[in-house]
Amino acid sequence: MTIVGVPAGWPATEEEARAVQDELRGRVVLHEPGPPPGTGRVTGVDVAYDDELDLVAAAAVVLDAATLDVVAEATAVGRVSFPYVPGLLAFRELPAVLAALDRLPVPPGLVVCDGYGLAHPRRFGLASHLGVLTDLPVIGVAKNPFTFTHDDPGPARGADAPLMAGAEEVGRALRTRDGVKPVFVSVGHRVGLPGAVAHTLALTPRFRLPETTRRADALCRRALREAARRLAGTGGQDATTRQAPTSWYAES
DNA sequence: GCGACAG
DNA sequence: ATCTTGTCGC
Repeated sequence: MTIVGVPAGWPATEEEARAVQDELRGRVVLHEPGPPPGTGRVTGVDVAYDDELDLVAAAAVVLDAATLDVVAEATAVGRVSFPYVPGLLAFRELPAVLAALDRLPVPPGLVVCDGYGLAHPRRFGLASHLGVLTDLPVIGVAKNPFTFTHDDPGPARGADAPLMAGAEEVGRALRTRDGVKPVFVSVGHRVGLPGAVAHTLALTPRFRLPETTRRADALCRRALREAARRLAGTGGQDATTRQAPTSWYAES
């Protein structure tokens, strides 16, 4: 088993991490229409943790956007690279996510993150950060409103309400199932807010959360279980480590 | 200053 | 995120 290392130059302190966000923020593309929903491929990414073993497992699951059938999937297991700090989630999740994306046998198309993009204290959440590093179209779909506020959307699937940071709209609270708690959609990179909402609805024909997120969540949990089991079985003695790649999708 | 806070 | 049994419903 390979355990992915932390990329060279990855921030080690909160101070450095915030500086990275301030520097990369300007590269986000906010207003492209993005790919039409229901066409091409859509990839979900998610991460699971075992703090005891200091393990993080990421999964990337590629779906056919029209049928939502699984086309390809990949996982990566690594060491935890950053503590959980609200506003700095990307530094904890991205190394493993990038390694999983790097292992996919096909281009991912649109990427759906479990978390926020523009809706972020410095307007540079996980989904935007992933987009800037890969230049892929990315959206964020979160399960909680974080620090943001919103009016209650109507009760029907498809109803939405602006997600507000003070007087600024940073996303939408979107009802994906009748009478069920909304999800929280925000722009990541190269897909505008209307497109992000449309993609989220296309990915939720049956459940509250996007199929992409559900598939990636199940897969990263399984990858974490298997990694933990293998480490226990070998006393952790045969684990190899390597440097994570540093130029993922630099050319696409 | 204190609490809250995506995952 | 994760800790955790049964239970109600399609």
